[in-house]
Parts: sequence; C-alpha cells; structure tokens
Amino acid sequence: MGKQETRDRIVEKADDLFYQQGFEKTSFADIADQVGISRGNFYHHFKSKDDILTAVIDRRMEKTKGMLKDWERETQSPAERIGCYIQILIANQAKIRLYGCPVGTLTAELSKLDHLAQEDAARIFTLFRNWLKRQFQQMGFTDRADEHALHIVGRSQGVATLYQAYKDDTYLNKEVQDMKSWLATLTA
Amino acid sequence: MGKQETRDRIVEKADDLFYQQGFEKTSFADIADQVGISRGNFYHHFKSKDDILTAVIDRRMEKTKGMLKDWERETQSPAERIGCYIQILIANQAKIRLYGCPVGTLTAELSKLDHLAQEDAARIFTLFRNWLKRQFQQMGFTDRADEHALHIVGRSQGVATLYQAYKDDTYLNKEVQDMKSWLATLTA
DNA sequence: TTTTTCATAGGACAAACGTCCTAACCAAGG
DNA sequence: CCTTGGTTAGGACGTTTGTCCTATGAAAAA
Repeated sequence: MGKQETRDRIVEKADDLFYQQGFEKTSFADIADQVGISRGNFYHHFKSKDDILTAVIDRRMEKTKGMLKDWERETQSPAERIGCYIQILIANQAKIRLYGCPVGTLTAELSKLDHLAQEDAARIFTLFRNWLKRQFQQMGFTDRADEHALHIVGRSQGVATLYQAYKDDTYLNKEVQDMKSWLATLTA
Repeated sequence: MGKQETRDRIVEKADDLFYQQGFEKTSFADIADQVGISRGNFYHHFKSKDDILTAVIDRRMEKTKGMLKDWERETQSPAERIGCYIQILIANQAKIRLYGCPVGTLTAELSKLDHLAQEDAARIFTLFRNWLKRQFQQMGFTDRADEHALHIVGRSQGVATLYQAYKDDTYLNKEVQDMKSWLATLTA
C-alpha cells in the first residue's frame, strides 16, 4: 500500500476516534486497531500524537470548506445558505446526540489541556463564522454581519451541548425552528 | 486530621482539577500533589476514581443548590432571579475563558467516555432548569416555562463554548445583553 | 500504662501509555 | 538475476496509570 493511502486511513480513523472518545482518551493502540496496522508503524507517518492531531484538524478544515462550497452550489440565496448551517443540527442529530459538536468539544478539550493546537481547532469555528458573515453581508447587514454570524454559531453550540446532555428531540427541533424564525424576522 | 476533613479536601481539589484539566486527564498523582497526601492513601477514602467523580458531582450539586438559594434571598422578583443566572457568564468570566462551563464540559466528556455518571452530571443542568422553570412560572408562563428555561440554559452554554474558543469579551457582553433583552421583551 | 483503632506513607503490581529501534518484507530499477 | 528504497510488524524502552498491600505512627480507649 502507498504511503499516502495509509496516512489518509490513519487520519480518517483518528478523526472518528477523537470525535467519539476525545483526544486524550484515544491511544495509538485504538487507532492502530481501527486502521489495522501495527503500533510501531505510526512513526513512519507521524512523528507524534500531536502530529496526528494537526493532520486531523487539517482534514476537518478541508471537509468543512468542501461542505460550505456544496451549500453554495445547492442554494439560491444567502438566507437559504444560513438555513443549511442551522440544519446541520438535524442532519447530524444522531452523532451529536452521542458525541456533541465535533468542533466545540475538541476546542473545549484542547483548551483544558492547554494544547497548542487549540487555536487551530478554533479556526474551524472561524471558517463557519466568516462564511456566515459573508452571507449576512449579502443579505444587506453590513455592520452587524459578524455579530449575527457569531450569534448563530453560539446558539448552535448551546443546542448541541444540551441535546447531548438530555437527548431530547423536542428541544432540538424547537430550537432549530426558533433559530429559523429569528433568521426570518431578521430578513423582514 | 479527621477522616471527613481529608475526604473533603480530596473532593475539593479533585473538583478543581476535573474542571481545569478534564476528568480523564486528571490522575491520582495530580490530586495527591494538590492535597498533599500520598497516592496509596486514596483508597482509604474512595474505592476508585469513579467514586471520587461521584463525590465531585455531589459536591457540585450541593454548591449549586446553595447558590440558587442565595439568589432567592438576594432578589425581589423572578425576572431578577433569571437575571442572576444570565449574569453567571460575567461573574465566572475568567474561569469560563480558560475552562468553559463546568457543567457543560463535564457532561460532554462523560458522554464521550460513555460513563455511567453522565446522567448524574446532567442532573446539575436539571437543577438550573427546574429552578428557572419555577421562575418563569411565577412570571405567569404556565405553558412555556420549561421551554424558556431550557432556552436560556442552552444559550448560556453556547456563549460559554464560543467564549472559551475566542476569548472575545465583546462577544460575551453582547450576548449577555441580548439574553437580558430577550427576557425583558418576554415580560412586556 | 497498655492496648486498640485507624489515618497515613510508601511501595508493589500489572497494564497501558507514547516513543523509538530493528529486522523482515516487497516492489521497482538495475 | 540481484540490489536498492521504503513500508511494515513486532517488540523494547522508560514512564505513568489505577489499584492494592502492608508497615508505621499517633491518637483514643482500656
């Protein structure tokens, strides 16, 4: 197997495990089991666990960029695009129920560990933030575009956290609806 | 030193460390160093690490109950009491900046670990939820009291998460103000 | 004073951790 | 064919983990 392929599979499985178990809890043995390679072989691809974390964050960045591009292609208006963002809570409902928001839980964990990569993880938030900001700007909100962007990112985070805690579908749907109403009244 | 005193000091320090570093990351050695006792001595007070976690959650429950009682004593109206809750974000600003919300981050971590105590941790949320619900009921919201309670708990969570990620004081203040405005329009 | 109780220290224990080394393997190039 | 380059498996390493055992010391009970 080529080097790149193995590397990609390591990053993919590490990504899943970091999300499902947390970074600290996930060991090389866990990742090796999932990928199907030996423990010692890791250091031919990554020089440390932190190195894998960096690769995982890069991967999430790229995947997020791709998703945002997809949304732009699939929609007609900026308001509709913001709707796509709000809708992730529903689209990823099953995973959020178990593991929370991948971005929020990782930044929180890395922040506690005082890990250097915390800022990198927060950049995924920034990706959404700036993209949403652009949508609000296109809607005509020149001054408060960034403020609105942060607002719905924050609210989504809160909903994800509480949904993970309570696993209450009614709450999730209600809040998603509420955010969409907020967006609608903003437009009007 | 009496048994109860040592036990209390262990729980107190463990509480801090679980908050600051996370449960998984915190070892017996960490706690022992903070308390100033030997590692082996732990098992005279707790039979496992999970046992300490249970004690820490109990402690947080009691402290939360005390805080809610304080708020009831210090205030005149239910709306003012809800204001106290919103204000925690400001009161605990310095800690939230570094470690996030103690309740939200713990439940998220335990949920990923598939830990039995996850439900116990979520009960601290319920403490706030039911208390807020009662305040909303006293304000006259009979039907939507619980809904409103969950709403502001969720929003606070989101603000805490994003504040921990960005450490942006302007955002924090803006969102706190926004929640207070929401409360005010609800009253009107 | 002698005896008993019990909180404590310190180390043993196996397992797991991240890291590193080396020998075997296999495909491509000569 | 043989040689080379790089991917791989497997295990060694020192450390740290949660857990447990035992001897010590001091205070309380006799």
